[in-house]
Amino acid sequence: MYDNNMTGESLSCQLRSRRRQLGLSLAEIARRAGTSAPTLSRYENGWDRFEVGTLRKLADALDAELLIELRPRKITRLARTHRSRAIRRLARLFWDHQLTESDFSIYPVWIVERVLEYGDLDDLRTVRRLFGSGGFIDAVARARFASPKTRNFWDQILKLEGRSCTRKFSRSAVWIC
Amino acid sequence: MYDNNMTGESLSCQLRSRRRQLGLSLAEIARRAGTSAPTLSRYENGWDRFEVGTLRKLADALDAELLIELRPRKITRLARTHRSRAIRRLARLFWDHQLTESDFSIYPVWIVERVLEYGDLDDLRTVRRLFGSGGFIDAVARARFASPKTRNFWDQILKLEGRSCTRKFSRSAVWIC
DNA sequence: CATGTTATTATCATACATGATAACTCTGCG
DNA sequence: CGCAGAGTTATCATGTATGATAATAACATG
Repeated sequence: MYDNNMTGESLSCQLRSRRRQLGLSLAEIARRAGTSAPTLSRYENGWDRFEVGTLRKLADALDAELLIELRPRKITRLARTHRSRAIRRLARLFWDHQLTESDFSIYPVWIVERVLEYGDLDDLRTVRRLFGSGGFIDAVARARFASPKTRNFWDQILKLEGRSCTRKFSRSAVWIC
Repeated sequence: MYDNNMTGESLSCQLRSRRRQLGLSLAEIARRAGTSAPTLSRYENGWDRFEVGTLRKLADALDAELLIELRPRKITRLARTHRSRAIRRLARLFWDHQLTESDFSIYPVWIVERVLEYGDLDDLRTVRRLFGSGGFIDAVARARFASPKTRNFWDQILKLEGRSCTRKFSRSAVWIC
């Protein structure tokens, strides 16, 4: 907290720190949260198996916002050479999105799906160079295809690489909830 | 996810988006997480009462990092005039910390505790002007004092304001876990 | 068309998070 | 010193998250 950076700190630490920032007692926060001081003491002293609902109540009692995020851990490595030029070239295939470089690292399957469906041969070469041969093949194997023809085509290519498409053609490859 | 900003999105949405980014089936992620596809489907379709342990398992299975953070919501309003000059003046009292303006908003009790103990009369006037009269008195009422004398002094002042110190003198006002 | 894959919904048994309560310790104050 | 406030640890009953399982629907393929 002295670093103004609480990310990664245990929940117990966060709960205690925030309560002390407010200068309030266990009993007061417990009252606000609809729990008990002994329970809150347990939470502040190392407990880590919370229900999210409990954390929500506690956050409210502590005048704080509960943020829960799944942050992608495995970032795909991109080739270094001509990276920004390659990405600029491919950007036209994503006319409906503001494409950033991190999209390539974080969403390789999505990128490859789009390029497979709308890109030309040079686009394919470009994205293959960006992801590397193995990374590219891996993403293709997992991609959903927008037409049976595309899928069949790539299935043949993948067979030459000793593996096949794991996904089918799909009419709606919807990514949002 | 098209905005590359998943903060604030429901957990269901985050789980589904991440799985689709990876191009994997419910069954595969469920296998990795040690759960079942019907359970995972339930989680992706609006369930929101998770245990943190469950989220941890799912994050691992999705090659993602689970971040849980309590972010202070109530930010104390600071007076606008002479703000940065006032903060610069008070910075010498925080010799052991790199003080930022947001510290004043987020940790008013801590700031006031430090000023009460080490500051002079002008410092007190400065911090009172920054927080406003009510905000200042509120923080004082909640502060832990480092000596009985300080506490007694301020208890008298607070009584003139119609309230009293809610905390005692304490030898160790430790803020970290 | 039959078959396989993927996803969804419902039901149920079990483990456990939660809060209430009791007992205890520590600190500060009059 | 006695008392009050704050915090800690243990115990227990209750509600519910979780995963297993069954059934069903939708979609794609040969």
